[in-house]
Parts: sequence; structure tokens; C-alpha cells
Amino acid sequence: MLELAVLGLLSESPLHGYELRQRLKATLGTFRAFSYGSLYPTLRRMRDAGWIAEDEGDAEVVAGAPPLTGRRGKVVYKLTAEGKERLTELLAEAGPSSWEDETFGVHFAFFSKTDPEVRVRILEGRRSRLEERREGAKSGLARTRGRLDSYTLQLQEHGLESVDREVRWLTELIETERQKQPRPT
Amino acid sequence: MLELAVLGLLSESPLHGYELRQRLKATLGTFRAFSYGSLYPTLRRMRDAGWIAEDEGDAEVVAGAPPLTGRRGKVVYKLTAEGKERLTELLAEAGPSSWEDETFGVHFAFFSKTDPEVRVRILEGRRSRLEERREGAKSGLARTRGRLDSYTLQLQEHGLESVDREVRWLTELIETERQKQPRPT
DNA sequence: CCCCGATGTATCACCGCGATACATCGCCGC
DNA sequence: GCGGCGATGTATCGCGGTGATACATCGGGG
Repeated sequence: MLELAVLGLLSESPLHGYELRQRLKATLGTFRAFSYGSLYPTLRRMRDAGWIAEDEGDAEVVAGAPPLTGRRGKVVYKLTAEGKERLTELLAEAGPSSWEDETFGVHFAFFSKTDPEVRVRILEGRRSRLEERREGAKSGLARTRGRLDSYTLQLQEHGLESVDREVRWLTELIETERQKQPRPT
Repeated sequence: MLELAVLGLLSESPLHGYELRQRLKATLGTFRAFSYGSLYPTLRRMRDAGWIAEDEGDAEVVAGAPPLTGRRGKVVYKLTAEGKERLTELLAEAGPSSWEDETFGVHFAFFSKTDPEVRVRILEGRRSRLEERREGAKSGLARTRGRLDSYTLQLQEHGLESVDREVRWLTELIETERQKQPRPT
């Protein structure tokens, strides 16, 4: 969810749309881009909801000559108090929604702001989710193996390996987290 | 794109929505699911466009007693002549749209129906796309390395490895294709 | 005999994408 | 000195896909 990412980035420093998008790319890497087509509407939505506000200060930079076409100046956003609360809330979210393909990466990117215990729960949830998926695909594959042409088969197998690889990655991460958190219970 | 997948599956045998979805899962594996929320609207759209038609034959199975709530019986779809043409057209598509993350897998799943030369072009296009992405992410990473916290960094690196892995997979596939197609030019 | 899980069709609100438009700024080359 | 071009910057639109939800039927096992 874009909302979390925006909140997370703004919690470090005020930014405007363009910068936000740059940071998004730098933070999420190959994993996800987030186009302007979703950024700007989201920004508006969040401003209306009160999580973020337009930061006066250098908004007037270009405010002299060109009021043509209805003034389009740089708009800097910053986190409000409610926004900070909302961020805390979202970071604490450890349910199924934080395990999904699209969401997990965003959560992970802001793990340094997340409670250690929540971190482990998200990691484990994600892993079970992937394991389920893997088992489902495996048994499905076993059932239909003969009937599939070689390309379909290769796609399945490559997919399976990808999932497997992520499971191993997660397992390592969980291990590391546990060492940092000797005995949580 | 769902359209291609539906066309591809129906080209083998007539199916109704539920079966279609099962086949979709079996064909695409972990790669993609396609929910009913997109399947049914797409089916309707395609029927209106004339690519597919409702197959009379066992549509009347339950047609006796329960006309309550506006009869909801099993609807079997089959490919029309125009649909067959459309399928051919889509299979020949080797432009950027066939290299995208979401699209590529679908194209690949139906590679056995695709012209060998087109196969190679799609594979190569996909590979360049991924290589670009990898280089972009790499240089971005190099630029911001110090400033990133360890989680963000790990996310980036895992993503990079995933991309790299797919590139290698594609390279093998291209190799294999070339051996089947000794000298195309 | 009843309930439950599989089969089956359908809709809705929401989200994010890609294309597109438009405007300004700074710098490089001619 | 000036013209163009790439980076910076904000914004909208249509579309396709998702997840939740609703509802109905059927077969089989407790």
C-alpha cells in the first residue's frame, strides 16, 4: 500500500511528489515502482484524511508572474500528528494484509521503524503464505504433470523455485531476528 | 492479459467460468491467479466483442423448476472464428507489452502455440527489459548505499538477485530455442 | 437427515498502471 | 545570446485486476 510508504518516507523529512517518487524507487528497488497515476491521487486522499499537510515555507517560490493556467507550484507535504499515529498503526499491522505479495515489500522496507516482535510475525506470516502456495502448486503439478506441455511445465517449475528461494530467504531473516531477540515469550 | 489466457484455453476445449479459473491456476501456477472478479467481466466483454460464444448443448441442464431470481445456469463458452483470429493476433504480439511482468508469464504459458521466431523475440525483449531494470537498480544502489538502513538494503539485494536469476533462466531458454531453430536469418 | 465443502455465477469498491498533457528550469553547444 | 533538450514538477483518465461478498445447487458422509 502506497499510504504506508508515503507515511514512512515523510516521517523522515517533508517531500513533494516528485521527490517522493524518487525515494520510492530508491527504497523499494526492483520490487515496485508506484506511478504518478497513483501517487498524486493518494497524496490528495491522504491530505483530505488529515494524515499529511501542505508545508508552507517554500511554496511561494514561484508565486509572482505566472498565474496563468491556474498556478501550479511545487507542493511540499509533511506528516501531521494524526499521520504519525496512522503510521504507527500501519506499522503494527501484522495480519494477512501484510503478507501479500504487493504489501509485504513495503512493510519490509520500513522494518527499521517496526517493533521487533511484529517484524517476526510478519516474516513468519509471509513464509506460511508462501509455503501454502508452494504446496498447492506442487500437488496441482503432480496431478496434471503428464498433460502439460513443456513450456507450461517450465513456467511452473521456475515459479516454484522462485517461491522456494523466497522461503529460504525469509527463514534466514527470521533466524537473524530471533538472535537479536533472544527469548520473546 | 486475461484475454489471451482465456482464448488460449478455449482453443483447446469449451469451458465454463469455474473450469476456466481452475485451468488458469493449473496453467499459470504460482505466477498468477486471476480472480472471478476479473474473469466474469472479461468473459462478458469478450462475448460482446464476438471472440467467444455461449455454447448451447448442456446449457439447459437445470432449466426446469427454478426460474427464481432470474435463472443462473452453467454457461459454457467456446471460441468463435473471430476469436481464433484474435488469438493468432495476440500470440504474434512481440512488442513491449509482451515483456511486462504481468503479461510475459501468460505469453510464455502458451508458447507451444506461438511461432518459434516470435518466441525468441519475446524472450529477448523480456531479458533486455530485466537487464535495464537491474542496471538502473544497481546504479541507484551504488549512489545511495551508505544512507540506506539494513532492511532496505536487504530488500534491494534480494530483488536484484531475483532479477538476475530470471535473466539467467531466460538466457538458457533462448539458448535452447536457438538450438531448435539453427539459423533463422 | 442435515450440514458442509465443492461447484458455480456474479457484483462492488478500491487500487495501481500506463499514457498523456503541460509547464518550468538549468545547462550545453552553436 | 539563444535555442533546444533533458530533468524537474503536477496532474488526469481509462482500464484491468483484486478481495470481499452474496447467493444458489449438488453430492456425500456422519
